[in-house]
Amino acid sequence: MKIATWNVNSIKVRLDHVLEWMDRHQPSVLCLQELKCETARFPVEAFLEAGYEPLVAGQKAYNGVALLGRTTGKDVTVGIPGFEDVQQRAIAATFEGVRVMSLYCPNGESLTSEKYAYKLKWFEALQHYLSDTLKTHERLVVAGDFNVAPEDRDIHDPKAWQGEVLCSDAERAAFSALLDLGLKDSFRLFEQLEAQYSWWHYRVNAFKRNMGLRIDHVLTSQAMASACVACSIDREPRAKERPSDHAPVMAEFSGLSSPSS
DNA sequence: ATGTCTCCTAAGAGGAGA
Repeated sequence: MKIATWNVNSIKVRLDHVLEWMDRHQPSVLCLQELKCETARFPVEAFLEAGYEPLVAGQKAYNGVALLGRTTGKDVTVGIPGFEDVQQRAIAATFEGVRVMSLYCPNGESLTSEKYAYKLKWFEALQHYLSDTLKTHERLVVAGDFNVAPEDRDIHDPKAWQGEVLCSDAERAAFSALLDLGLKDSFRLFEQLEAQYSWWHYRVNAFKRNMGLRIDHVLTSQAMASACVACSIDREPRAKERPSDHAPVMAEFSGLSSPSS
């Protein structure tokens, strides 16, 4: 079973990239973020033709998340239960006995912004949600754009970024609190090359100079971490013409017994 | 390096968000 995440920065603009990537890599589930597309306008047919069933929580212009499954996702949950939010940032469903979540965590803008306060509140609500989810789902995969670079090695220039949004102490503590629930950062389960990032600014030739941050993650419950055999970031789509500013991240799982009932 | 990309409103650029 392969579970991937990709912030596509507009599904309309990136549809061809996404279809091509899915054809090549055959994920069991692809979690998408930043659809920038109303649910009713999501290109459902194109994915059905490609053999994937879309579950979509979209809105006009901003945000928006989706799950694209080879199989039908069950028990769909949109948003964070109990957390009122007009911004579409979370969707979850169960595929082949595995609970999969696609998250677009708030960016925060800057440490003094109201959006930053919202980001921290959102993470607090997420922590409670994941805590509850783990009680009922031993097999959980939480994938998405977390907008947090967890450690200095996840930043091309840690000194330049120190204390900035995406890597401030409070944001890292919020991310760390998710790991404290028992979730694992699947990328770090394996030996990786240095300077591996999932996002590069569109400006200043950031991708070519590998001036990036690792802010897109696949978190796994203990049971899924035990079955995880690989996790990698695919830089290839970021090198294409008219790319998303993010690269897809994919984790592979093996040896999972078939789900009970 | 107020740089780039995508969206919106609204009828031509400019602002929001990242």
